Amino acid sequence: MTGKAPAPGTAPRRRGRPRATGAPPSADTAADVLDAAAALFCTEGYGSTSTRAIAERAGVRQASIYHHFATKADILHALLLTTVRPSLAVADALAARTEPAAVRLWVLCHRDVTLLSAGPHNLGALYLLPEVSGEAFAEFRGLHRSLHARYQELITDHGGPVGDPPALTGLVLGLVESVILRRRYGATWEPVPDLAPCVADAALRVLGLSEADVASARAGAEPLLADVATP
Amino acid sequence: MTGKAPAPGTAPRRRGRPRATGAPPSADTAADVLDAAAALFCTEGYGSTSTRAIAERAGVRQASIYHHFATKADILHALLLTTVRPSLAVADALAARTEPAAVRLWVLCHRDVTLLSAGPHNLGALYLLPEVSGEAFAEFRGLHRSLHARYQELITDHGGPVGDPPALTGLVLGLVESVILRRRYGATWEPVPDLAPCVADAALRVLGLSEADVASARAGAEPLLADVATP
DNA sequence: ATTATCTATAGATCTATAGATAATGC
DNA sequence: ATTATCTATAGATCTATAGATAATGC
Repeated sequence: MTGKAPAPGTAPRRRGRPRATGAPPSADTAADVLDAAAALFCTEGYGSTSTRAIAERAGVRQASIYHHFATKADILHALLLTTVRPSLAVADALAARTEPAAVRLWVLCHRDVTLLSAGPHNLGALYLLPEVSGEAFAEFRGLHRSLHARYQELITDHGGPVGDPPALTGLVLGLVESVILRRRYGATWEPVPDLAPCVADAALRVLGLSEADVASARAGAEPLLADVATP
Repeated sequence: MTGKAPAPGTAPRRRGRPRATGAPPSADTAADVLDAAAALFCTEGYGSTSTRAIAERAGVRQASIYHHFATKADILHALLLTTVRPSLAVADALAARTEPAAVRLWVLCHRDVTLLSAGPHNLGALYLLPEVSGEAFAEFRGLHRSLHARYQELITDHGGPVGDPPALTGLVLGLVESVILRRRYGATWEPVPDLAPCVADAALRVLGLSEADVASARAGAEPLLADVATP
């Protein structure tokens, strides 16, 4: 996904037959394909993106994709896994901590918003594709359910007075995932400088925390934030 | 979209050539096509749904679709318009009222959640399709921007102490739109009996209202709710 | 020998159009 | 005559495979 960078100037002689597309040879064609597919799946949709379009953007011929991926669905699945795994790693790290649940939830929201905002493509949008309901993506959906469960555990542990955890979990995830549509329609929606803390604050407000409690959780989260940085 | 219902038993002799599919003749084939397309676009995606699949579900031959719609994109556009127009009608009705902004925002959220939860198909999911960014759907996007602006006006008018309106508007819409994914993955997410008031409450909490203010806005919204019922 | 690409293509679509047909309306 | 459907198909795809080819590795 980081792609390219074959040390400019030097010819990075690689193993197989050279590319015919005029594109410079690449250190990692699979990464080029993933990068191209990410851009197209996010903006055009899965069913509306052809393997030919992916190949063209990646700088290879259409058939060359199949040396690296068995099917088109495998490409999307690989992308989906790269998005959910870092989130789940953060959630796991937080589950082992002893800070109050409100503090840990604040950190989880903050990091997920940061992950969704980062990178050259709006990868979170992949989760919104209807095709993800299909058979080929069951493993991803399982991991995403785990992430959902981690949110719900923190919300349950907090034990606030407002609403029941299943309902609140959906709302908190809605806040976090709002970042995806904000980014997609970035031209109309105004950019927010400190989006991640803003969303994390909002999540605690949805749980019914007072402004004082929100401020205190936020203060408590500051040191934790560095500890659960994604590797 | 309501579809079918040709008075069971009676043969509802209609104008043109009879259907060859064995399906019963319909009073409104365009509605049958929209209904079939809605189900498929929401669950399979736009690019992954063929006009043949739509026709099969609607009970007509593939080519017959084109007597009612010029292109496949026209079908999706018609569906998108039927989803955003009722929301915009509610927002317009609320803009003319004199109740406090918090009360009107509560009502707007409540009604939008109700609209998203109603009907046999998860039509809100159509808004999440990446293909909606395309040229063919510019009119819909304009209407949706208007709706977004209505939310932002109410949030600005409320003038709470927490955060700036553009950021908060995205978060409130995220809460409302969370209903779409809740409904899509309904098996995993537990159902919430009073989802609409729950989401409306949460929207006001995100704006920083105290529990007392939320309760008061909710009480003030009760009578308004009936007045802005969708026609 | 191994690897990664290529060319070429099979076979199955897919959207949209052309023109025939089977009903009702007048 | 008008309408709504049908059959048939053009022409453009699209995914995936088969097998050739051009590089490096040993």
